[in-house]
Amino acid sequence: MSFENRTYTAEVTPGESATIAGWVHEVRDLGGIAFLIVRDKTGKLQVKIEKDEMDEELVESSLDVARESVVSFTGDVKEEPRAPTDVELVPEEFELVAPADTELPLDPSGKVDAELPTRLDNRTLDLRKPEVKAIFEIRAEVLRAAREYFRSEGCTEINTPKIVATGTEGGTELFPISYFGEEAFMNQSPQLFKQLMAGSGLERVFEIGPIFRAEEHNTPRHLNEATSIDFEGTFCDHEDAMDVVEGIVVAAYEAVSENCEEQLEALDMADAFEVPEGGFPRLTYEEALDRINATGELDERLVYGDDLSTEAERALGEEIGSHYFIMDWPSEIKPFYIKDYDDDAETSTGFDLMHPSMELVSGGQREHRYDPLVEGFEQQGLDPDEFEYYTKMFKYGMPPHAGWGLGAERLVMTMLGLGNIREAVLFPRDRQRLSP
RNA sequence: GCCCGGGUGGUGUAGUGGCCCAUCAUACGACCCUGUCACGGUCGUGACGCGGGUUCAAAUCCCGCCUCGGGCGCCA
Repeated sequence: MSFENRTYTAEVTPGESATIAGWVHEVRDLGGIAFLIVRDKTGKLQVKIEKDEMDEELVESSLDVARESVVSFTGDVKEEPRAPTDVELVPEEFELVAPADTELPLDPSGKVDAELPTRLDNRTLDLRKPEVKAIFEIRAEVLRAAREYFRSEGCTEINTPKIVATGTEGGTELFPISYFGEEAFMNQSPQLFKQLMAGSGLERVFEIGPIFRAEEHNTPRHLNEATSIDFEGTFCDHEDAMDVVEGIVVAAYEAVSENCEEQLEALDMADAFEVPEGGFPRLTYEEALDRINATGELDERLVYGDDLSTEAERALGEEIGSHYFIMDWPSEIKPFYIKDYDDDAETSTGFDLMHPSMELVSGGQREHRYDPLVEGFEQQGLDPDEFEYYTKMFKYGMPPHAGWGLGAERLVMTMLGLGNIREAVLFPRDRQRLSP
């Protein structure tokens, strides 16, 4: 068995001999003639089996394969207007490379739908459907575009620990683990580490990596293990950080629009796909409240100091209809490590980037002054000593800096209009699912 | 964490007390078919999550368990 000369189905040349290898998508046996559709990464190719004119053993063995078996055919590629792709392969050799059971746990040909849990239990088969494969090819393109944009912004990619001794800000639930008998946790955010690295000589850093949240939520937009796209930059204020995230989001959409035509086609959204224009509206928290109240969608008017409920976010998203920022939040509803305005201690530099349907990003300018930072820990009821590894670096020249974290799955989900965030992760971790 | 709704052949479904030894599609098996492209045709195999209860009678009603999905809170 050798696949050195294997040709992808999309790359066969009429008039030449070729060896193709892939999965049996379907067998259509019409009696004297049969068609076998072979699928690979690039597409599908029809193999013609003429029973009277071909080697009996080849006919028999090739028509005996079950769907989704892996096969290889060698033969002449012929131009044929009656074939689905205008070419077909007339085989001389056949090999059953890896057989498949006849009963499949889901149908990759898409004739019968499967529910999400069934699909997630059988992801390998699920990704044989072009529209599912397309999601992950697009996800890869989004991450590639993000990396490229960060580099064009002079950022260095870093990797920080996911096993940590303490949480980031205390609030969210962490997954406890045992670290050689010592209590440890899965990190909920690279927040503290990326700040430490911005304050090193690297200055502008980014990280794309997993974050872990032990919240027992059960919604189509939450995961217990997610991928966070994080940025932190020195001598930046929150508005500079907003510029960067806006650039990333637009760059990701542009890259998908330019390089994933086939995938968008598979998702049936080639025509509907729109690259958002930059210059996302930047609403202050108070403007946001006013606009939400003006919609009349909520039973109760929001007042200053209220956090935005899911319902409120949706009403505002519908009203605005595009990505938008909410900034100038009341300090009390933003984390303590986000800096307040120097001339207004009641207002935080924290911001959120919203897609009309949900929150995508949260960020802000960080508190870089040692004393207010340590006070912040104390006010949160956290022991500053536990975070000494972090706070002490603020004693050795920590420049002003700002940054944000962007949920990669939410970016992909909102970009493609997926109904469930689990669609944007190969092997999602949620309240009910730990395997596969 | 609080609340709501589901679990029927491999897959997706119909069925809300007797019409159900359970519908349809697809898959699977057998046979027929020389241009299919969701190929077609004939026949066939295959299922009520688990345990208890109510009833003359339970897929259907009740209780418990298991399991899945969703809404809110919180967040990326």
